[in-house]
Amino acid sequence: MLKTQRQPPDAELREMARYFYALKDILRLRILVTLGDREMTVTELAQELRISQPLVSFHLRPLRVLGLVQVRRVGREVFYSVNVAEIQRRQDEFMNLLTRAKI
Amino acid sequence: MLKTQRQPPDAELREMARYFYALKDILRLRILVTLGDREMTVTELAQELRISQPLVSFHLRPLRVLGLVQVRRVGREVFYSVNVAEIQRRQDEFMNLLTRAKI
DNA sequence: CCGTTTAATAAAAGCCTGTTTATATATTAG
DNA sequence: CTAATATATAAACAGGCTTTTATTAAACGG
Repeated sequence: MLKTQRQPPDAELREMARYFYALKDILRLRILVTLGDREMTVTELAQELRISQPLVSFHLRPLRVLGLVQVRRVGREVFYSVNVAEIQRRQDEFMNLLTRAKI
Repeated sequence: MLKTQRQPPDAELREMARYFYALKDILRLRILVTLGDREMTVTELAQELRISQPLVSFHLRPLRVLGLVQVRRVGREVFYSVNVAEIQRRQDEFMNLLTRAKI
């Protein structure tokens, strides 16, 4: 019998699709790269990227929900920064899925 | 003066967004994982995943265009397999973008 | 309190995408 | 050459998403 790879459960693939979905947009990548420089508030991000504040909030949401960015509230300002560790973790998880040892 | 990160050119981010866009779908991830097991034809993939042949072809296209899967034609059958090296390369490229050394 | 600032959410509009169904293209068998 | 098989592409439909505009919520300053 041929060795066959265990198929990952649907939930795992769905979660991974959500991760890639959160990164599929060039605006989101710009946000991440900009935040890779330094922690910034929503308004600062909007100015730097020349887009409206609601649009920044709209794109920050999935990044925040998935834990790809970290949030720190100070007064009425909200500082965002990249969560490199969490991103690295998900990247590793993906590569493991593709190269998983055969059973 | 504060150290500031060089902003990657738009083309680079657009290409990276295309990469994530190609992976944002659970069906595409299922295709990749299934192909991670062994080389398969389009028809085999359709049967294994219980979806129509045109839908498989539709999802294979962006993966093929970006070089995430490899193609080998034999007669009228087309065998697809995962290009792990290319995927790894893009993953590394992304992490470099996020953690690029400050200037 | 009251006005101002910061960020998130809601509503509306226009656009794009995934899926199905149908068709075209290429290769093989007879 | 004709029929059959394998794959890719086209057309059409349905549903969802991004963006803008407007509003709400929360926190601060006077």
